[in-house]
Amino acid sequence: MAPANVTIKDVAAAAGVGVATVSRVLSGTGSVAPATRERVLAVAKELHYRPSALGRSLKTQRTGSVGLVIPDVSDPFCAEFTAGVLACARNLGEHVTLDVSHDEPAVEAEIVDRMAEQRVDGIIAMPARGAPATWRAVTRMGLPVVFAGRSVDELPEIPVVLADEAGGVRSVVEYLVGLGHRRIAFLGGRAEVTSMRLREEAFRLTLADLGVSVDGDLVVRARPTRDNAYAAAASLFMRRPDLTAIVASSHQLGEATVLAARELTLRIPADLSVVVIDDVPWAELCDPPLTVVARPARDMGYRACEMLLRAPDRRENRPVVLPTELVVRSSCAPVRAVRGAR
Amino acid sequence: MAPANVTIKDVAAAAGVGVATVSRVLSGTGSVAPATRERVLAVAKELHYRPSALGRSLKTQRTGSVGLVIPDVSDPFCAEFTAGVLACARNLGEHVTLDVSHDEPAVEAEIVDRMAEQRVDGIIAMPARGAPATWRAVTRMGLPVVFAGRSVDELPEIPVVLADEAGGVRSVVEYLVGLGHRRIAFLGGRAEVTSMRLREEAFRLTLADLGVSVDGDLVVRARPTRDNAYAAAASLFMRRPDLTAIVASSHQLGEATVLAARELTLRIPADLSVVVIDDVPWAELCDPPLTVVARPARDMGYRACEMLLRAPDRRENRPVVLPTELVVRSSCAPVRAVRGAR
DNA sequence: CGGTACGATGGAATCGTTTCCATAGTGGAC
DNA sequence: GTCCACTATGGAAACGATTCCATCGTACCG
Repeated sequence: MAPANVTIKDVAAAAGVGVATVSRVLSGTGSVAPATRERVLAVAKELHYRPSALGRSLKTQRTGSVGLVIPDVSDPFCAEFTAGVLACARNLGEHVTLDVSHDEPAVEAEIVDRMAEQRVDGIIAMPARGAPATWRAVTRMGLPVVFAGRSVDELPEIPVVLADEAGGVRSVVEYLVGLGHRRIAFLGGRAEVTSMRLREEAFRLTLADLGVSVDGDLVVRARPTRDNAYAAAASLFMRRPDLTAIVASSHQLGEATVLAARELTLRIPADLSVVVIDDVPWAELCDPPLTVVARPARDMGYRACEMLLRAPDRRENRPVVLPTELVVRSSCAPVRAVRGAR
Repeated sequence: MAPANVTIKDVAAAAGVGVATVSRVLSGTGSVAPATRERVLAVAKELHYRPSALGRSLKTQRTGSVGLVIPDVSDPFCAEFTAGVLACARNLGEHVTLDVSHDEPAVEAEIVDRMAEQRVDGIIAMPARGAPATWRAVTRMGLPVVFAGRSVDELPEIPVVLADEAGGVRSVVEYLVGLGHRRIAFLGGRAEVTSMRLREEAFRLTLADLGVSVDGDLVVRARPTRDNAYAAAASLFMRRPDLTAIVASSHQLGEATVLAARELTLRIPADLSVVVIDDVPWAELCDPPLTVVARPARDMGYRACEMLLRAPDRRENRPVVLPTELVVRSSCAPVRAVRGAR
């Protein structure tokens, strides 16, 4: 009734054949007499035989599983990215082992070590800063790795899938300037995070390109905690009531921006145009719906997985950059003459 | 420099000891002379030895991994639930293999079969309806399973972690009735989904208990697609302009409710009090912030994982029900005399 | 009719661990 | 001085698959 573990030997014995024959039948390789094949299949079903992936993997040296390391499942971008990885993995017949690093290098190292012991076929990661040693160790043992969303400067040899952060910011700034805005604030994240730095740089650069002088006072940075971001946004609004638009550099900072504006009864977009980088579901639900720069989270996951599993030999040496999209909704308006005037 | 795979034999040879000794040193069992231990450790580090979990698992018959099957990673509830599972798994030294079923029984069956082959130590699932056969097959082979968020009537023997749906709805209804509402609508989901049915039943029951007659016309059902939900909400508002409050039975339905109300320029909470079942980040960001019933997603995940791994022998036969919480924010107001009057 | 080629099959080695069991050495108790 | 108990150690047998290689018919060709 409840046979603990039925192995290939049991099947072979019950069918009166050798284990090699059973293996051939089940894996479809080699040639087997039709009658034998039927019998083996019948017996296997009868006994509820499930081949053990452990035995197989030990022999074949492939586990059919990929490791995925992200900072946080609850983050909508990470979740969507994960969905993409899962979709691709399924198509390619792999399964996914997931773990979260909370962006702590020590935790990340532990996870990656474990995955290496687990002999995953490869690892996809949004790497935390500051732990190149672990990654070096793991690639040295021949384990394929693909980074996504962030690159690590110390590890240029690891293939990476990125979003076109700079392009996204550029289109935002062009859009806002086109609406007549000149005093545009930028609420950024910590400069140590590559993508944050990229966004800020693109902001300054584009403004300069458009001949709008960059007011350093309008570029502020905040840690992505709720309180810190809120405080940064609120103090910016108090200090510079003359600003007409703001670019929030992450969805957390976007939340803070909207909340702070609401608290100070700044009307969006009448008093203040707002753009958030990263699309999240609530951006559309917000009143008014928020104009955002959307990164193709799902595609990035799919693509990263594909890069990992297909042709791990001929790696892309240059980052694969996927386009971002400026999703125009209703949080930006042309600057009003009275405010926009010098 | 780049040794493909260094095994325990290589370490043993290099250290001039037997493989058994190396195993003892690395696993910390048995007794080993301190000098030998040092030497083995040194050699192992030198060679970058990583024990293969495959070999170990094959021998010990434990993989140290748990399978997690959810309908959709992008859903905030599922994501938070997953975070709880990951947290518990890490504490207990396990890792997690994740896959998504999209609530399709066929996909679910495929995933579960695969996990069984993979010899996971146990499976946590938010089961799709209508595939008890797979679960039966898998439990029969001795694989522990814990359900979460939903129970399957046909499988009462499988332990399950639930949220107190009924209690949550009850407190909502009491709250609304306490504010003077009498014409309260209920926007529910498909009746085949257990939790949806539970919520609707609790709604009717509580109303009856409080002596408020249930207006069948105010209880509507929608599929959780965006359009369908929106249409249901909008047509309800058009048909019954006299209703003063609405309970949306899922976060998707909540979105639709808010959107439809906004479209029809119903002011929340002045014209309409709204409660949503399930807390999602944007509920707090909404204007006004939404009063919701929060399920303890993270705790549910943690608890499910704990149940799975701790004492799989003495199972809870009755569902573990975790409390829900009525989070009062600003989307409900006392009914105004002019509208509340009969 | 002999040789050959091929289809069908089973035995056995292998993958990398853990762990049981046997053995050798050693110090102490009698 | 014997013997015992105990520590330290290595050999070898699993665990459950895959796969190479050898074997055995048999049909076909010359």
